[in-house]
Amino acid sequence: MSRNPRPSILDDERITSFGVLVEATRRLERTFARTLREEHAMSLIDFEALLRIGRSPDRHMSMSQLADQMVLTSGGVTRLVDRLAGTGFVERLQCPSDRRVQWAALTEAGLGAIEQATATHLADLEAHFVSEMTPEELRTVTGVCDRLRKGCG
Amino acid sequence: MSRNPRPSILDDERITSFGVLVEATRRLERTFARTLREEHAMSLIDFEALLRIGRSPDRHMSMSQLADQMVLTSGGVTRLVDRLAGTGFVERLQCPSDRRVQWAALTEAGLGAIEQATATHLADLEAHFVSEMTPEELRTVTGVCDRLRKGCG
DNA sequence: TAAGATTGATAATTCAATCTTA
DNA sequence: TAAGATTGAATTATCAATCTTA
Repeated sequence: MSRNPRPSILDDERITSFGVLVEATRRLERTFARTLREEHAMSLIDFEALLRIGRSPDRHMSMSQLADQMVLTSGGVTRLVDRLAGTGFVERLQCPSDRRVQWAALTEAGLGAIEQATATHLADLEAHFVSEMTPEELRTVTGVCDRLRKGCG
Repeated sequence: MSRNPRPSILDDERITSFGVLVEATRRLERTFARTLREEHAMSLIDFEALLRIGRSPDRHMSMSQLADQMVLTSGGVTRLVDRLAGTGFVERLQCPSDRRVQWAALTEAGLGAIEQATATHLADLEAHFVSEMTPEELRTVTGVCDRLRKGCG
């Protein structure tokens, strides 16, 4: 057998690093999605949207803001909010100062649902995310990712 | 205005940390996808699949292995390989030792395509990923993500 | 003109069921 | 029985075009 296979551009370690980041994120999302679906009959995307709306001032935000935070297209968010409105967890409100803008606002039912689901999700985060690293590593990862999300446009 | 709004479970910093990780990954993927689509008429998922096959011994792997590495279902990979076979970049081969197993094998055309696209992708990785952190931070992020992907099932 | 939101057409994925081979 | 792969039905996203308001 060959001890020195031809080196290939495909084996660059920067590709490996990014690949590991992507794979870790996908596996965590798959794990968290399964938990939320089984215990709260809620998809991870719906959960994330409710959470982001619930963390906003006055528990509402514009469709555009939600699209930006979730890294979705405007069309994607229109349908996401359609679904959430269908469950009664979100309602659309007109922005009083700009009639082009629609707000996605959390309802009381939505707030209750997201608070319950979040308790479950925190247990998952502790078990599969936080417990895998030291506090120092968590600070580093969070800081780096904060820079990454701002550095790509 | 209130200086002490009621603390909410929604504001837990572990949720923020994971949210930043997810957002960074999605934004990078969106950026890299745009480049590959514009410069190589190739989707990021197709690129990733070709890359993973091309990095495997003998440039082939089973459908199951590919599904596991890409965090896709078996059905998802069946159709992904359908698409890649349609472009001529991949061909299906029977595994000689187990007739249940199909290999997805890179063709010569596929190898050429992925090597060209990878050169472009490396420039993107350097500009938006590697350059945003120190070598020490990159080691930490990669090491942590390597643990994360193994620690969630 | 541009920004925000929506819609129709299309693409890609999951889930559950099925088929083949071990 | 179980593992690997495929398929039909349903879901969810994108893209490009359109509509409304600034």
